[in-house]
Amino acid sequence: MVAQKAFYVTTPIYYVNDVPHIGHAYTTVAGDVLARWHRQRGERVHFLTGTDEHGEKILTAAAAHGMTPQQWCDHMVETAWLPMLAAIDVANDDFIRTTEPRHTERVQEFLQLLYDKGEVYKGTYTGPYCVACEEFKLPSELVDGVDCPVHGRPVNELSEDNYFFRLSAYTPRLLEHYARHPEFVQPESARNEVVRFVEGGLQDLSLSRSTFDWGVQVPWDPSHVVYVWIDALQNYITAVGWNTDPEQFERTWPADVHLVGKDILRFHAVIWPTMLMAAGLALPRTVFANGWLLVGGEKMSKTKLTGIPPQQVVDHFGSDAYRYYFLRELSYGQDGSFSWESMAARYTSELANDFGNLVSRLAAMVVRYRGGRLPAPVDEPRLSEQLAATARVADERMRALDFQGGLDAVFAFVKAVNGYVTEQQPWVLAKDPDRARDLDRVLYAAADSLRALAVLLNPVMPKASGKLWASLGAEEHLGPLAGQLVQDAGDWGRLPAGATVTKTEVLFPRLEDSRLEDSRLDDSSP
RNA sequence: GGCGGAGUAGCUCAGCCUGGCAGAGCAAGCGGCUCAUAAUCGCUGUGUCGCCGGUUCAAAUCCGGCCUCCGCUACCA
Repeated sequence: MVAQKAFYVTTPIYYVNDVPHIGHAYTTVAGDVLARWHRQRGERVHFLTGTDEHGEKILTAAAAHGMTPQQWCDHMVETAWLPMLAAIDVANDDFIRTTEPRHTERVQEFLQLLYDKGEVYKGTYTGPYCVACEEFKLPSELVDGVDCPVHGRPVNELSEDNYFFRLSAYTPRLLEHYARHPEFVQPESARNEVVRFVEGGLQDLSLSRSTFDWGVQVPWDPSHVVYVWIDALQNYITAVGWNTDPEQFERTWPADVHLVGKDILRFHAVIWPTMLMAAGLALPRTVFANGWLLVGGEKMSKTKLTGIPPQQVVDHFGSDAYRYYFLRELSYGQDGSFSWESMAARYTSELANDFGNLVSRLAAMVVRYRGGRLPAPVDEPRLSEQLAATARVADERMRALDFQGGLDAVFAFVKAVNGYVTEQQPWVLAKDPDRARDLDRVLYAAADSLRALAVLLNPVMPKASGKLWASLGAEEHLGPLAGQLVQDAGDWGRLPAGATVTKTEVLFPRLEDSRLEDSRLDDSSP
């Protein structure tokens, strides 16, 4: 029997010349939530993230800190990137570093394969070169199209021998693929940009460098190293056993979703698929580009002190709120704004007042009125019907990477449960012994609604959802929260009679403004 | 310059494809309630839908032009 194909989701591998900001963490959270959601659908899932560690900029950054490139990469991974994953509570299945032998060896094999197939030829790259910098410049970064941006003097045209990949030959096949698989590049705006670009025609791609040596050696010519992007893109297959573990590769590749920022869309939607075509491998199903994270209306920038470290936000609001906020506030695929004010507003209104407080009031009433023992299941169509619809919509939206739409639906249900409790007035029912059955019904309906909310919110807010699961005494009867299927979440009445409900710590304590101010002050410190 | 995205309530945005009384949340105001984290529930106001013109019985929506902001325009990642 063939093992079930895994749902394979990737983030970009992050370049370690610098520390993470909230934009990196945003993409990573999206991948983690998508992975957790599919795990809770009972699917086998493989969630990959990692770091990109080659290229000239790493050399420069390492030298500036008096380290070898490898020391620098190790240092950045240990002190910045792995801690970022921990801070935002990411449960990745693997973490690949492009300096690992499992990657570099496969990259050489991949290149040799392309070379043997005749997809690579030796040519000459001619471009603007600054003698003072001792490096090639990009035409787009030249001042007035002629001057080096660093030295302010004219650059020279210089040529070097490079190996080229026959990218241009794939133009028709790429266009055909876009046409036949409209889901290949998402959202639609990103797809349009890519299609337009390719329709304009492609040039062959220079895939080696000989002016520096921090990279994977070209197997047939040790004087060249592989262009860092060619190396980096392959992480998606080298990490899952390509050319070394056929069984793992078979059950994982192709990727279901490559999450990328729109700045690196072209590499993933144009270069990567042609490399795979050339090698005779299957293409990923979807490359999904998210937008810019704007701070103060501008793209984040370190020089403008808008490159906010995720840790700083997590320190104030916690990892659950971090994960919730970015997915709920932003429309995935579009540009969106981050501000402390809007995050504080959503935290207070939606997490503390609506959701957290609902948990508190229900637990308090079951404890006070029923000694913490949950009454017997009874249908309450007013909630059960909306719950079923909510679970259905949430599943559909989350799987389509419409995290905002999914959370919208779930929190509309939170509001409905709050309204139900308020209107049913269980505190009034509790004073009248003749209405004990009505009170039981209301308490049960609210509790089972919370049971479903714990399941549906677990992929997004695992810590709070775990506390809620414990508060409901659900694990004893239903098993661990992570094992609850989202497809079953909308089924009414799963929480059994007699479950032990206890008051727990407040899920989302109200935060004082003064703490917010402190946090903002930190933002401007070095 | 070329290509693409955006401009709607104080704020964040949906609606536009497929024309039919301008919407949601937040914030603000009023009322209710007391289980709960000063919380929850209900009610209430707000608009040159960027500008000009066209088509139409009817335009936020379709067409033409213009203004503003943003992104891409490839081998830095």
